[in-house]
Amino acid sequence: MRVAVAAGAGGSALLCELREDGSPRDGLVHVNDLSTAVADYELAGPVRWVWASGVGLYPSLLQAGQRVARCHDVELAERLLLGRDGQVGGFASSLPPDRAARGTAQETLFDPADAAPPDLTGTLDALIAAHADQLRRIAADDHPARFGMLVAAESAGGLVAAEMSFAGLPWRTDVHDSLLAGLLGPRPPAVPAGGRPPRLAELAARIDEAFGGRRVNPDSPAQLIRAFAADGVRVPSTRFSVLRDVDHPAAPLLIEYKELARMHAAHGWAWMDSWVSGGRFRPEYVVGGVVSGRWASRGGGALQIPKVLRRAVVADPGWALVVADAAQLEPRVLAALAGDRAFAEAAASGDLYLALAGVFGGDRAKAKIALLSAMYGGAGGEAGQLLSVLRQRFPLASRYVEAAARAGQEGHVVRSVLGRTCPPPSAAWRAITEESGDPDSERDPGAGAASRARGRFTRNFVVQASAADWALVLLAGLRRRLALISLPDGDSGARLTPQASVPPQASVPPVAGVTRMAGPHLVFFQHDEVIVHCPESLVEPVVAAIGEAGEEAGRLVFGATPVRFPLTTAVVSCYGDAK
DNA sequence: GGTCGGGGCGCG
DNA sequence: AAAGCGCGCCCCGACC
Repeated sequence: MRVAVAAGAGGSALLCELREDGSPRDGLVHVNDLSTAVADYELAGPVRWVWASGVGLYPSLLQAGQRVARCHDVELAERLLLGRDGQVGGFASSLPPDRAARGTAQETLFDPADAAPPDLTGTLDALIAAHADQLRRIAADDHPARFGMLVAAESAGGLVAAEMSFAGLPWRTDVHDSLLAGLLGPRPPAVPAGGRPPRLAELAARIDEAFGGRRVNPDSPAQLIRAFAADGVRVPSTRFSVLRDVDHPAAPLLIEYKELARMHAAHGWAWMDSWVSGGRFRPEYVVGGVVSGRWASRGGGALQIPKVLRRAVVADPGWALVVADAAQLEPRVLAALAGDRAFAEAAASGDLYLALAGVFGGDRAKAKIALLSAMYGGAGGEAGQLLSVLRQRFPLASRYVEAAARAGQEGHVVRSVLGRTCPPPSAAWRAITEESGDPDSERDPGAGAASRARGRFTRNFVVQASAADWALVLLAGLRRRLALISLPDGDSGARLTPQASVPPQASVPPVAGVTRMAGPHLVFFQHDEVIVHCPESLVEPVVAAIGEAGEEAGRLVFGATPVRFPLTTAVVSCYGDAK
């Protein structure tokens, strides 16, 4: 059953049960406490909540201790549908936003006395109409089952994202601090604006010396290029790959400085102060934030955490981290997409590149370069030669990516396996690449480059976006399975319990208002990798759930294929020990 | 005073 | 060894 919900003020809401086609079954029901109503429905039987936006509504439910099993997220679905139908831009919502949640600050700023009563009935009616319309548009797709699965998976992704933000990634600030101190020297008592920690200040001074006493800001590429030039060294840029080959005493110092400065600026003590609280790193995930369907994040750079900082991700006492990684996901996705039999059979093995090494004179590294070049559009170095080998031995796989590239170059859109569509070319791109009707006017000199760049984009899109489809279905299936794993006390499900009911924890002092999950739950997702935080006693069923979810995702997304999508799982107490 | 593009680099 | 794809965030410096 589907139930449409529009949240009102103070935890109240308006609900309406829907028929399968999305039309309202009976009248609207007003409830004073949405979380109680949700709990009743969830216990009564399978229900899919239909809401305007999970980002707006779900966090307040989680805060109230209530999770849901399934939803249809109208905002996320609309973006998929608009993309499919070639609309540019995001969801120009005709729906009034839900009153609840969208930041508590907003609500407290509101004075109920002088605010007009929200037209909740109108909001719910509009939501119901929008949802029914989406069901019709999904049914009208060339592949309605697949596109429907994409909408369901995207919606489930919205639930996972909110739950992961709520639960947070276990983060030991003491470990983080000692890592930083080891690299940068002890934390300065109060960092003045522009001030540097000891190790960085020392390096900056030595860089000045290396330039003969000239004062140079090592954070300024322009100043550095001028300083090198003054010493007779011409460098095109100051990136690592250039500095590595520069013969000047400042070069090695700069390489060291840049590495440490980045750690300090992007993931240093200020980052810790802003993003870690109560022993948890709580980023905001943006579902579908990348055109390919990958997630993006807002704040804290959650998807770019440096590998060295994984030491700070430590399970709570008595708990474990189960880290699972889809091995060589993208080439496997290409194998399944293209239906290239020889290629797919190679992808049935554990190490895809090794299985293909024989084709490239027994060299695994060459097999890897060939495949990455095929998926990314690279042609430099020996890639060209390896690609022609690939083309001979696996013509279907080669043709698949080349057809995608051609479509992009010609200005068409391409779709992932479940039907996520890439953006159409911009007006600027069309203007550059368009053949002019006037025979006297020259074609834009950048036309070829722009066309090829878009070809590389669409070539990569079909693979990256289909991999994202698979990962999203995996995530949804894993979330569902984790909720069914029984807790030792007989409870089931990833429940939310107040901090007070959890035994005191040495590493994570109780914090007022902080809640902890009681069962296995997802705490991290990064494109092809997930982390589950679970009680040590439940490691076994969690590992099994991950395997089953991976199996199921391959079957649901790609149907019958010999291609396997193996997940390597590591059970660790510290993320730094995985892999 | 703020905004914005580029350089650079972290992740997949 | 490097490059081909997708992002977010930092700093700088030009600009309004």
